[in-house]
Amino acid sequence: MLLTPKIESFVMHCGEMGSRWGFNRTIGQIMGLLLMSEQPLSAVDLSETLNISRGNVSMAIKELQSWRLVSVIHKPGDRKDYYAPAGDIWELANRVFEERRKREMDPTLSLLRASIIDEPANAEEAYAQDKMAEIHDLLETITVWASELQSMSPEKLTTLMKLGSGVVKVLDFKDKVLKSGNGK
Amino acid sequence: MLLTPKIESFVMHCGEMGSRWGFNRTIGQIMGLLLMSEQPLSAVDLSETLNISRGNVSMAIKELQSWRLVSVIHKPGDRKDYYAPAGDIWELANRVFEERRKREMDPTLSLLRASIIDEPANAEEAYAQDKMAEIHDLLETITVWASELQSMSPEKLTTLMKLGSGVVKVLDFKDKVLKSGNGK
DNA sequence: TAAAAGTTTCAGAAATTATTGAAAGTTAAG
DNA sequence: CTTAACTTTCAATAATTTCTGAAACTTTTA
Repeated sequence: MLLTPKIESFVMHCGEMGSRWGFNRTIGQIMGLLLMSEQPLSAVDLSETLNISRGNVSMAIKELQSWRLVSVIHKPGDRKDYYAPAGDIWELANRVFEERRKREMDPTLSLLRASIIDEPANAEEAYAQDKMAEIHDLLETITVWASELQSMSPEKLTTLMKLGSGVVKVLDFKDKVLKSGNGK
Repeated sequence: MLLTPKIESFVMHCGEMGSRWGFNRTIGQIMGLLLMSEQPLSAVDLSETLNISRGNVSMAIKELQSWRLVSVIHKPGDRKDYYAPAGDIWELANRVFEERRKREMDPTLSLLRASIIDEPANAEEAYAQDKMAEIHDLLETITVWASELQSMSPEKLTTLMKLGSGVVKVLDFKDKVLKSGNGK
C-alpha cells in the first residue's frame, strides 16, 4: 500500500511524536495510519506499508488495545484480523487523557497518600510532608475535575470549552442574581 | 546530606516517573529533592545526595531552567549557585502543563494546518484531510481553552475546578434566567 | 594577573528501550 | 486429524537515550 506524500508525512510525524505522547515510534505510526485510512487494515498491511516487522506490529497493536484506541474487525470469509480506530477522534482523545492520567498521576497520588499518613520524624520531614500534602491536594483536585469533565457529554464539554475564560462571568452572574434574590 | 526514608522514597519516585512526565530520571530526582528541601541546594549538594555526576547535574539544571521550574539563588559571601523551585506548587504545575502543551501539541498543530491547506490529490487523500481537519480542530479547541484557563487567577480556577461538572447546572441556570427575563 | 572556586561542555561508556525474526502457538477448514 | 493461514512470543540485536568524568571555560578574590 502506497501513501501520498501528505499522508506519509502525517504518519511519520505521529511516529516522531510517539514517545512524547506516551508510547513509541511504531505505535505512533500505526495509530496515525489507522486514523488516515478509510478501510480497516490488516497486520500485514501495516507491516508492509510502514516497513515494520510482523512481530513488532503485533506488539504495537496489543499496546494500542490496552489503551483502548483500536478495535479488531473481521470480514466475512476472511480469517485475517483487521484494525480500525476504536471510536471518533473525540473518544480517542478522551481515552488518551484518561490512560495518561492513570499512568502519570495515580501512582504518585498513592505514594503521597502513604507518605503523608504517619507522623514526621523531625522538622525537616515535617516540611517535606507539608509539601507532599500540597502536591497531593493539587493532583487530586485535577484528577477529580478531569474525571468529571470526561463524564460530561461532548456537547456540554464543547460549550464549556468554547466559553473559555468567559465562564468566570457566568459564575459572577450567578452569585449576583442569588445575592440580589435573597436580599443578602 | 542524608535523606529520611520517606523523603528518599519520594525523590526516587520522582526519578522513576521522570520520563513519563516528559523529562528523565536525573531531572525528576533533582526536582523532587528541591521540592522537599526548605533550603536552596547547591549543585554539589545535589550531586552528592543523589549520587549523580557533577556534569549530569549541570545539564539537568539547565533543562529544568528551560522548563522554568527552578531558579538560582545567591547567598551573600558565597560564590556557589543555589537552586530552589521557581514558585509554588501551583505555578510549577502550570509551567509543566504549558511546556508540555508546547512540546506535545504545537508541532502537530503546525503540521496539520500545513497539510489541510491544499487540495486533495485524490479521494483517499480527501478522506485523510477530513480526518486531519477534525484532529486539528480538537487540538486547537483544547489549546485555546487550556491557555485561557491558565490565564485565570488560581482562586477562580480552584472555584471552577471544585465546582466540577456542577458547572453545567450554572450554565443551565444562566440560560433559564435570561430566557425568563426577556420573555423568550 | 594568578590562583582558586566554581560551572559547563562533550566524547565515549553504560543503561535503557525498541525492533527483528525465527519458533511456538492458535484457529478454522477440509 | 492434518494442514494451511494467520498470530503471538521472546531471545538476540540494534538504536536511542542517559550519564560520567576529564578538560575547558568563567568569575571572583587577593
